Amino acid sequence: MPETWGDRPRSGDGPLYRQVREALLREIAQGRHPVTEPLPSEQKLAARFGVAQGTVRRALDEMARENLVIRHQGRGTFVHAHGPDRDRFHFFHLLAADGERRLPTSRVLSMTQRRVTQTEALALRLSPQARVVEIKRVRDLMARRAVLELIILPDDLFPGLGDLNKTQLPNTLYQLYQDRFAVIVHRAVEKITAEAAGPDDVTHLGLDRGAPLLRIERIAQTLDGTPVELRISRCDTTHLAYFSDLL
Amino acid sequence: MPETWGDRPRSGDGPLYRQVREALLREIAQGRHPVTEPLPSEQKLAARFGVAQGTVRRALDEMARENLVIRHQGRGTFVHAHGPDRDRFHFFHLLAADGERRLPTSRVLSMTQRRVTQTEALALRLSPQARVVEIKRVRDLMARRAVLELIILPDDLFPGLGDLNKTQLPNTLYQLYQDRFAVIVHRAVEKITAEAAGPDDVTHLGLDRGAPLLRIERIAQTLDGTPVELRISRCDTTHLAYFSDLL
DNA sequence: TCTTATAACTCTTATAGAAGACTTTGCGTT
DNA sequence: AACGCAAAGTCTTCTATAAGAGTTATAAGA
Repeated sequence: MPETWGDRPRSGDGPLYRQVREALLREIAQGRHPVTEPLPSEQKLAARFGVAQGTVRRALDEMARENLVIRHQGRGTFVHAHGPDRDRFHFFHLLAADGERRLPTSRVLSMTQRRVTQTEALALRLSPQARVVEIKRVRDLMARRAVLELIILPDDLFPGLGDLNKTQLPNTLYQLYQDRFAVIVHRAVEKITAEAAGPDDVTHLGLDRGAPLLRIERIAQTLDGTPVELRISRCDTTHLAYFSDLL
Repeated sequence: MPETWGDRPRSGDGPLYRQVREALLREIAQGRHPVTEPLPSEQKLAARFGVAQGTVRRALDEMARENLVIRHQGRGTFVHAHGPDRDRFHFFHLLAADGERRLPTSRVLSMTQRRVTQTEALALRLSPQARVVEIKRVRDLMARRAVLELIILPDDLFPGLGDLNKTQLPNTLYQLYQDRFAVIVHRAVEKITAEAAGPDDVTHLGLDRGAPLLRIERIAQTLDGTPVELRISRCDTTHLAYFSDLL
């Protein structure tokens, strides 16, 4: 290991392609590079960073594998956003009993604004005084009441969301987050347990009191790790299942 | 697109690096390339397949990302096997309530040999006459009875397993599969539902009758997609949770 | 509407040096 | 002679660069 090296202006350390990756990551996280238009071409980026095109290519390929960007031959490289092209099942892991993947429909029960609870503040890394929007909705799968969802969103990240009419909420929320609030959900961590049905589950899901249900606690994050949504789903698993692929 | 080309003996189509990948995949699946010694070097493989080293490299890199092989600079590329180096949590997604990842201990209750049931035969793609080994065990997490496991294994894939003493079974079964039967589990698909505790759960997990529990139905496969294990875990989630990372 | 040009990504090959891991060699000591 | 140790050498993967042919999508022009 040499003591001194003047061979390259290495601002950081590690492989070059990784430095390029981090630089691009920062830019994307800062909201530059709108989802509607492509990133600069590999050539331009290479020139900008002072590296070879292959190095930029490697960084972009790696980011494409991580679903950070999506590459279209002939068109360009784009920040991978939620939209018609996005795999909708990436963040939806509930499978109908017949094994088919079907997207659910939603009906919003209520949408309110209030202060965070202690556990919510912890999960979303908010101050105890922060305000949140709480959305409660029922989701149907195959014309059957299946999931009771409670969604908690930090008010400061989604300004004006609480003023929306509850009928205006689309089925796929992540696209709304992106299009109206420039919040791109990139990752989600889920914690799954079994619980007994309470009064709410009885009324909204038609379950018997004490019946077993699946509780999914999800924390969704942007690509820089900021938690932006806490979602607690309570699922009747008599006709569906949560699936997970370990590969 | 040229009509004729004698330039290369392309057996299949698609990118070269992918053809190389498939060829290597076949070789590994066929049990050549023992896990103890490295694959041929990139140079040798390149010569063997008649492609450039970079092409082999791309194939191997892709396989490394998929956990098919593991690469050590200076040593070589190895078939990624279960062992001390393997991430043990890759196939174990139960998290203690404190958020820490801990491996469980196991106590085997019974090990029997019998004919498959219809559902088992379907899941494991066996003939209705096939014989299986059934292992039932309790797993403790943090000195607390947590999981009741039922493991179904095709007898023909694991010859002589049924004759083993039940005290001889190690805690990490996948390593046993690999070392004694040359079966490498590469992927697993899990289907998770909530259920009410039955008599077995009451006796072995100490749950109350009808208490909610998490049911995890796992089918483990080798890298060529052959299902080799059906495992049904019933978990008391009062002190633990199943976690899933969607990224 | 059809064709053509261009810009972008894709695939393959090639080369060269850096870095890690193992083996061999050589030397000195016991 | 046997042992220990360090240096040298070799093999392998890793990083970076470069160049050319191929594919795909968009835009301009006939």
